[in-house]
Amino acid sequence: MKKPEVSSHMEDYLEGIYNLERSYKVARVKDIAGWLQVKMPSVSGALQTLVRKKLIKHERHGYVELTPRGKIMAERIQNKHKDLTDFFTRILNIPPVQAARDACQTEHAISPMTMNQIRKFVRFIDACPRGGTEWIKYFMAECYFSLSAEKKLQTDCHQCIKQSLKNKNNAKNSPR
Amino acid sequence: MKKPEVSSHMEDYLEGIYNLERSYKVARVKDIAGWLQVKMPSVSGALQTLVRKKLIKHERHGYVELTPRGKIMAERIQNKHKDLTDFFTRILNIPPVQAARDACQTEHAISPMTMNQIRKFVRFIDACPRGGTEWIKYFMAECYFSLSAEKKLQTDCHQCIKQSLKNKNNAKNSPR
DNA sequence: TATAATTATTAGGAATGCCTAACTCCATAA
DNA sequence: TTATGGAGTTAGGCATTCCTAATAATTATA
Repeated sequence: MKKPEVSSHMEDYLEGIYNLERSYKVARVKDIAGWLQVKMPSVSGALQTLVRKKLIKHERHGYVELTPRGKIMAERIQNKHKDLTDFFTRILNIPPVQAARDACQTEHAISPMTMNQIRKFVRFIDACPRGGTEWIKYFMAECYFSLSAEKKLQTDCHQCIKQSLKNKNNAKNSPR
Repeated sequence: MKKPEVSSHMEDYLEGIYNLERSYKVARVKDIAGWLQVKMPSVSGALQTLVRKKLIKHERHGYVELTPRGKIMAERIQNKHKDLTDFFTRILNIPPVQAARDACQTEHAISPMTMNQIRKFVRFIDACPRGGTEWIKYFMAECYFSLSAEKKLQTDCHQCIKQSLKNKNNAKNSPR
């Protein structure tokens, strides 16, 4: 069990810096503090750690810049964040604000393997004619009825499956 | 954003104590240390915190016992663990050991709302004739082919959908 | 029962990561 | 050009959570 190269807190800093660089071209201590909801001295401290790990460049009173290694790491985290948010909102139907909060926490907890399976699974649902947005709508409807433990579905499955067959035929030769 | 009543570390201790109580009737410091892979003094310290929070009963050199409140909390965490493991292994096809590791981390990171949607989603997949184990098998097959970005499915969708229609008919009046 | 082995606790310390208060640096405005 | 206000840093502290070493209590064994 090898311990991770950076802590989840440092991952948050990297991710924040990455987002600020994208939004404002440069990342400043004050903005990082605002982004992560911490005070400036906490940022100063964290930046020292990240400089030591060669993940950012930062000279006194200057801007903060991700090194190539830092950027790769930040992108990886950011991608997790994005894909988890996508899964939570589109598939699980979680409200965006909550989905973002959950993604923010979960992105540090989930292994690359499981993250990749989630990505594949979302793509599979999108691509499979038995899945798709229309199928997810049934899920949402079932949620509304608060899926009982006995797993009795409220929806008319027969109708639903025939529909998905029809969709498949219509979709022939028309890539999404 | 209210801060949680107990930290993720304390949740781990509660969960460990809960599991040991179930396996061996009682939880001892040494076994808790073994379970959580920490040294005994760390356990002693943690127990003091949990006693202070009235989540366990523990007198010097005695056994550790969950209070009713502690037990409720431990059960909630344990349920998250179980349901996440179920999702990871059965739906995402993650090997059990890795699934357990991921569940262990994720259970502290995920909100009750999202956790519940995952539970409902798994039940929906199990119950929906367009989902089910057979559908998941297709997902596994697609994983084997390493689902491409263009979302082209390898499987014969037409055949697959017809099969799910047939399954639905067979399943009529025969609850699982 | 007395000694040995095991189990548990305390003491003390290190690493993280946050904070407030006080200081320094720097850009702008008078 | 100098005074001022905002941005950034440093110093010092607190909480969490882990550790090792030393001590104490309990249980098992001879």
